[in-house]
Amino acid sequence: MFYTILDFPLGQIFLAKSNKGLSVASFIKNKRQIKEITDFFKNKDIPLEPNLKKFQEETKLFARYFSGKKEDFTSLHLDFISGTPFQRRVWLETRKIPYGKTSSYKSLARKLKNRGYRSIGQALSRNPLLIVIPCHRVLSSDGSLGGFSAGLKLKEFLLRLEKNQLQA
DNA sequence: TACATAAGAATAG
DNA sequence: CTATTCTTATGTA
Repeated sequence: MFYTILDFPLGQIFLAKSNKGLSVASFIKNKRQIKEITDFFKNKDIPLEPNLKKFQEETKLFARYFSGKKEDFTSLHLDFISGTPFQRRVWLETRKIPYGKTSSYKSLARKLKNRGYRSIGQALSRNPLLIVIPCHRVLSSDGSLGGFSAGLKLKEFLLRLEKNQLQA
């Protein structure tokens, strides 16, 4: 498993990938989070190796995304290292939300499990692939932001980024 | 409209 | 089993 750390306007992103695809794209706001993530791999007995070169494609896409250009990350292959079948279904469904559009926990729940709104939220809170899986495009049914474990500021930032794209 | 509370699905400990 | 979660629906004022 290879990893690198990417700078972006609000902080840094920890990226990890196997030879099969991207596994982690996690927002980090302090050193402690880096340790949490590396410990996670240690517990799973997965060796981590820093390697920036392995992320040429990803860094390019992220740079384009943060510069305000439309970027869906749909070309990236993913390799889930964690997550139950249910969570993966939620993540894949979330990934279908197009750039600049938003959905709600309710409508996702309708597709997967009729009244599992909260389980949807819980599954998204465990989203290992921030931005790649656009969990920030999922809002409460009344249009308010709802919650966001990585920080509402980040959610707002991402939404505004995509909104500006629509106006341009 | 605003606020408290219940309901409901899945997961982690 | 209990607590927790990026929710929603309902009741009450």
